[in-house]
Amino acid sequence: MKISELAKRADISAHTIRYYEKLGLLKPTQRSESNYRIYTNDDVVTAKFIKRSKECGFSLAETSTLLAIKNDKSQHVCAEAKNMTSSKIVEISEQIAKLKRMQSTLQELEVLCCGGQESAEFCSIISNLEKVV
Amino acid sequence: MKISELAKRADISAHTIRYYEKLGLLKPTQRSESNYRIYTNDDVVTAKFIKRSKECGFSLAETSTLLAIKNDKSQHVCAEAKNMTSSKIVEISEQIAKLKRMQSTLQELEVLCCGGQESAEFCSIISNLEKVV
DNA sequence: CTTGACCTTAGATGTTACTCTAAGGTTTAT
DNA sequence: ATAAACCTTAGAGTAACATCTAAGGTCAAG
Repeated sequence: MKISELAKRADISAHTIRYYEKLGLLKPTQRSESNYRIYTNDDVVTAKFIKRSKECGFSLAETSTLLAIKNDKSQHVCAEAKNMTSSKIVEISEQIAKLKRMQSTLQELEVLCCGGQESAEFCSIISNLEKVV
Repeated sequence: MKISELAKRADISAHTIRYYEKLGLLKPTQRSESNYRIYTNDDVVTAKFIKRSKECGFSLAETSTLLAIKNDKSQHVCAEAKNMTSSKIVEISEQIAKLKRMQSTLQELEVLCCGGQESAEFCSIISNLEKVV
């Protein structure tokens, strides 16, 4: 199949597929006489693998590492995949914690402010951000 | 005070302060004879305002809008600040929801995998990412 | 009076993940 | 046969937020 067919099947744009190729994540099995990229069903699996990896929060660099495991399983061990997964869980937990801190600060600010058409002269959101800590 | 003093007091690098100036967020009140940036205590307040705004999750562009309110309060109303705050809370809630989805997917993958020195041939993390959906 | 710390500028670089453009060649359907 | 749809490439642009570099000027202390 050509690139647009792969794009449709994996739900990734053709542009992005070429970009992934440039990064070495997804090389077409062969080229047609007219130099078009020709993909196989295996490439569809790989493309979806990349997509799911991204949906789990892995960067493209990390996805590249996971692909290396996938593409040569006998040369890798479970610990590699599990360690990456565990680290990512920790990383995501930290991000969630940070966002929750932001959220609660914002909620404190939100309830203080009347939100009306009054001049911002005494707006508690602004004055709280101004406050010298 | 000069830039390094402001940097220390606001806990922002001198580089970043110059960058903020380029974006129009924080202009020094005046320049010394030798063209050094001279800051006042008000500039320290503004620098800290920017820092706190960022800690609440506002981008520099949004921070710029908040600064415009702060710097000319009589021309603005509470609703502006409150709307920005409410939108940001929604935005952050969505980010948290997304991260939680990632987290639970990762946790499902993590418990399935033995994590040992076994070959990745049957690694359930890899095979789950490979699975055609 | 000189050394080291501090200051200046424009502009390049880095990160992540695309997204788009220009200029052109190929294929397919009517 | 010709128009529409598809393909190719290198490289530029975007977003967000810095961070660094080079090449040089200024200032305070010993």
